[in-house]
Amino acid sequence: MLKCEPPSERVLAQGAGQCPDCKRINEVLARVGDRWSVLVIISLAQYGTLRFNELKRNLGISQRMLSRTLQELARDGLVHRKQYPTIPPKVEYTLTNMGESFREPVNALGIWALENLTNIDEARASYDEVAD
Amino acid sequence: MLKCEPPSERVLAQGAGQCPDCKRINEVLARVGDRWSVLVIISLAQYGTLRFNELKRNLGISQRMLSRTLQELARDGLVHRKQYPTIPPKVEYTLTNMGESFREPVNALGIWALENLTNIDEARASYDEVAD
DNA sequence: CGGTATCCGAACCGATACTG
DNA sequence: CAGTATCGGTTCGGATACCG
Repeated sequence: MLKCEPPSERVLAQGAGQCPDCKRINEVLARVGDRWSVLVIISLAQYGTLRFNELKRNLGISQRMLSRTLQELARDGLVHRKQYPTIPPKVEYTLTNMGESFREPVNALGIWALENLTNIDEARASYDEVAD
Repeated sequence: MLKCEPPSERVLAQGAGQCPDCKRINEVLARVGDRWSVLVIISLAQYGTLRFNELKRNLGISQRMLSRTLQELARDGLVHRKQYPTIPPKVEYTLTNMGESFREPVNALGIWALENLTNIDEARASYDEVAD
């Protein structure tokens, strides 16, 4: 079970100012927690291998953001990039083992998201209605 | 299982430009997918009830961001806000039923994050080393 | 095809000061 | 105690143009 406890005196003295677990979770989410990363991983988890423009078409992401996202994911060891030195160039992306292991928690999150989108919309509508 | 498929001709014709599931997942992640929301939910899941400054201390979040995050979570129906009209004021936050249901996927994500932080750091170091 | 480079407005987010 | 208001630096992210 995750813990989210107040920082110890010692940690506070170092100026950290947050619970150790939260700090670490925060670090990881800062790396792989953004929306595009999650969607890229979902796509690769489903198809196994995809080329740059296939991902671009599927996700509706801009070229710049896809390029940046894939670079980050490759650097973090979640995605493998295979380049064929042909003309025109061909680059294939797949999940690494760590990327595969990320698939399950991400899938759980995605399924929850799909199941609760309408609930959230309803809660919003009701909240905003009261605010009138 | 989540699907991430190219948009249909019809969807493309409407200018959507991304797969329906991804679009919806994106919408939900835009609401509850940011780091502070996740950490607030982890905290409340552990403690049940927390006051504003308790959350602030635990998470190392700024006052402004905590205020905004809690407002959003309350509006989206994930967090319940109970205010006592005393002086000084006292406000308690708890998870709603939907917030509780979010706990499991979030917990899976948090555990993965803790387990893989060092892996990611190593992958980064090795990636950056090659780039020299 | 698979990028990179540049621009630019929008959003994020912490720091600080102030309020009931 | 539990916020709100304002400021300013950083990042996000699309649009466009160009390259090998």
